[in-house]
Amino acid sequence: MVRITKNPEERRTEIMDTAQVLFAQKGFEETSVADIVRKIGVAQGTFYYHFESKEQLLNEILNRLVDLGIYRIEEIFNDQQMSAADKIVGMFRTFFELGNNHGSLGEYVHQEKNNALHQRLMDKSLVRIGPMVVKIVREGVSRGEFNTIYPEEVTEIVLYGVSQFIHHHIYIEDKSRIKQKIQAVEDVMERVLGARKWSIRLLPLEGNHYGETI
Amino acid sequence: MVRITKNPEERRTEIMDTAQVLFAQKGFEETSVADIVRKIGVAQGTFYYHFESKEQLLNEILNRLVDLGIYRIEEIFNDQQMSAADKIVGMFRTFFELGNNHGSLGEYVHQEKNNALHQRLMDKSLVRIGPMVVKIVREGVSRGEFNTIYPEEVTEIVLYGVSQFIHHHIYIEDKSRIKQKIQAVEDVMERVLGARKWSIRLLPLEGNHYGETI
Amino acid sequence: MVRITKNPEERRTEIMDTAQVLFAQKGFEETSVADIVRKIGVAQGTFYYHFESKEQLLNEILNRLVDLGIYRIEEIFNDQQMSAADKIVGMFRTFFELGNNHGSLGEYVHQEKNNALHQRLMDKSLVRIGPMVVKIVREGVSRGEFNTIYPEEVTEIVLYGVSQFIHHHIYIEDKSRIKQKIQAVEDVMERVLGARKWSIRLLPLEGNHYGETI
Amino acid sequence: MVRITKNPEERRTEIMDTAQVLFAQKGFEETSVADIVRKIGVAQGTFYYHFESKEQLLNEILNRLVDLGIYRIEEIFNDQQMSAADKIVGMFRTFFELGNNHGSLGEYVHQEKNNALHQRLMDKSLVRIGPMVVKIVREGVSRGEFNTIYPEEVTEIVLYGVSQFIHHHIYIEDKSRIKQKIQAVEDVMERVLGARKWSIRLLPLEGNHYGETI
DNA sequence: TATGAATGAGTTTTCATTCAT
DNA sequence: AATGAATGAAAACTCATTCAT
Repeated sequence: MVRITKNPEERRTEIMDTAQVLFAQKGFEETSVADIVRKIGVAQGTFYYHFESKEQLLNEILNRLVDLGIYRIEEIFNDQQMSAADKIVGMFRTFFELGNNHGSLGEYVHQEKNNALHQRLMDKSLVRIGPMVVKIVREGVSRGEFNTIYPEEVTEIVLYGVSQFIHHHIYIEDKSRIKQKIQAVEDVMERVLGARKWSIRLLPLEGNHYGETI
Repeated sequence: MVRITKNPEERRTEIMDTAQVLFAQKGFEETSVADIVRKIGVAQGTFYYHFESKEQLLNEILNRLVDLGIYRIEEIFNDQQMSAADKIVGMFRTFFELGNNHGSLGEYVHQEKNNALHQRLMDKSLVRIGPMVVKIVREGVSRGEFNTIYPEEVTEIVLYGVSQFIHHHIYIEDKSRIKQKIQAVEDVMERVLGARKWSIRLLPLEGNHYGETI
Repeated sequence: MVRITKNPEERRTEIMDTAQVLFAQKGFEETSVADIVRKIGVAQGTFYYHFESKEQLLNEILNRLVDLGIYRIEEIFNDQQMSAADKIVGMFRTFFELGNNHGSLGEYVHQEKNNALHQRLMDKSLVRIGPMVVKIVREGVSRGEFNTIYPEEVTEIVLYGVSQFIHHHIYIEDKSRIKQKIQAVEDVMERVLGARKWSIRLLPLEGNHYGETI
Repeated sequence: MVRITKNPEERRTEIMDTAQVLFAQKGFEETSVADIVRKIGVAQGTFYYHFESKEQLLNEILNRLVDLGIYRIEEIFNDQQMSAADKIVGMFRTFFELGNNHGSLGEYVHQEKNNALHQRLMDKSLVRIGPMVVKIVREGVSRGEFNTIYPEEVTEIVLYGVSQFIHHHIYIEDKSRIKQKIQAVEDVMERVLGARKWSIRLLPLEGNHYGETI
């Protein structure tokens, strides 16, 4: 085979991108290292030159995804103009999208196969994003925008609940019912945070800000 | 090897019990059929005499678990005396316990490995238990006990969110903080359902009604 | 299960009949002892009470089939009225039918799967039927009906060749071409045996004298 | 274990050669992939790196064998000098040898086990070689060398019959009787094709042109 | 005679990982 | 940096046969 040398960073990225797509399509266990390298057109050994193991590759992919989300959330977090409610909504949106954007992959995605990955991604996200959301909630409480004495717990419950909820419905449901679901999500958030009726809308959620993700 | 014959019912139960423990300890993928039969002391073939596949075994275990929960939930469901709030709380408790009781296994449980199983169990439960909870919510709404226009959505979100929340905290947390978490859960439920302050308590949640479960 | 006791002969026959059908449908290797007993509705152990092994069962089935053919061939053999040519034709017919009558099974038969069985049956048949055919050939030669100096060899070659030929064509071919094939077979036999043009016809070959056979 | 790397072509050939010998000795079903790799001294995985399955390996071996025969038959087929009778005899020889050369393996060969393989090989051969033989027969007929109105049928019957005949006798028979058998085969062919007495001889047939084959 | 649960050796196949080049 | 042949330890599953009842 022709031997194409790339700089490590580039090769690593190529492998991660390819693997991410395959993991999303077929699931992690069901994707073999051979699948990944075959699709790229490099040798099996090349993979192990760049990554310690398939497991570590997954971790890096997951972290990269979380970082991407974090980046956007930090922007929101640091925005001085936004109300707490605005921020919360923005963060939630980012969080959902992180776990639910399959973009053009949508059709192949095997719900079953991906539950585990979705789960892992959510867990990782929670650890890093959760605290930021909690901070906003606290901020909102102190500003009188929100009203809750369980900011951490509430954040976590809603983050999980909503994320799962969306994960389960976003592709199955006919579009007409999606609106109602999103309104329900808003309603839940408002009530749980003790916010006034929001003017901000979660809609539309269809945009894909991450490219093909898990 | 000495050949010990049991009636199928008994042997199947033995295999299911043993497997359930192993799945909880090491995870499903990580437990081989060989592990299961070795622990029982029967031949590999015995397993396949009683179960079609490892996958089917898992399904049966999961169904058994769900059935166990269903049974208790039906009791609540059919109770004429309880208020909607009482019923909801009772159902939630059962639902949590279903997914979170590891009893004496608690210490070995490999959180990571079990996420997938927990997930599957929750999904199965939702399908069967969810509709009952929704009915109660609707009943509560019509009685004026609750106030929500999204009974289905709210039920699902909270069921997932709370279940995950508990799954993640019940063993890690020091006991002193558990109380606060449960209160938070109650608070979330009240608000989301639009209920008045409940007098019913979720506490205590520690009891194990199912034996060693996933 | 209800325990139905039959006299051994009857039970053996039942097992052989059932197995014969299954072997014809799915092939020998592909039919498990479990398949056989399931179809009859007896226990696994019952099989081994009556037969030493699956292999031995096959042998008995094959022998039974050959015996059936032998019986008919002996009639021909001992017929004082028939010419050698008549006898040969009659014997060939019996031999073909032995290996090629699947009767109503025709449609399921997996050519591939059954080659091995057909082969074995032919071999067994040759050993027992071959010598009788050879005798007739010799008789024909001495009577001046036939003309060959290789009666044994010729018998064997033609028996094999024709049997295979028919095995390969009898179900695939459209009926219109079968006539030509049979005429070709006759032609081959006449020439090889050095017979005059026969007045006897192999046609029709479709009759099934054995029931469902291999 | 010491790791010896070979180029795929070489390794594949090594595996095919080894498997061919084992299949011939013990039969296909009775030879496990483990047997093959053990004999070569490579890992189980090496086998599956080079072949998709044991079944596919057999196919490749069979095809290789047929190709070998085809190659020689094409030479004959395209020879402008030879008479039709010469060609037929040459082709038959090749065809026999293809199916019957076990070379030095002769002694181990388990007749029983190999019937199925021989069968498969013959079938494959017939499909590819048969048509060439038929063409020659037709050519012979139009040249007035042969005389038959069933060129296809006759070819097939004789090809099968003779091949089986030889398969069954070549190793069992004492050499002294082989000559007679071959003369019988010639006689059958002459008669069936309606040829004049041939001057060409099938003898000698003992030469092994293929090495150890099935 | 019959039952049917149990046996256990054996099979093919997969795949993450290694390593000589 | 890259190659790709080789590794080898699993794994799930099959099935003819056995045997206590």
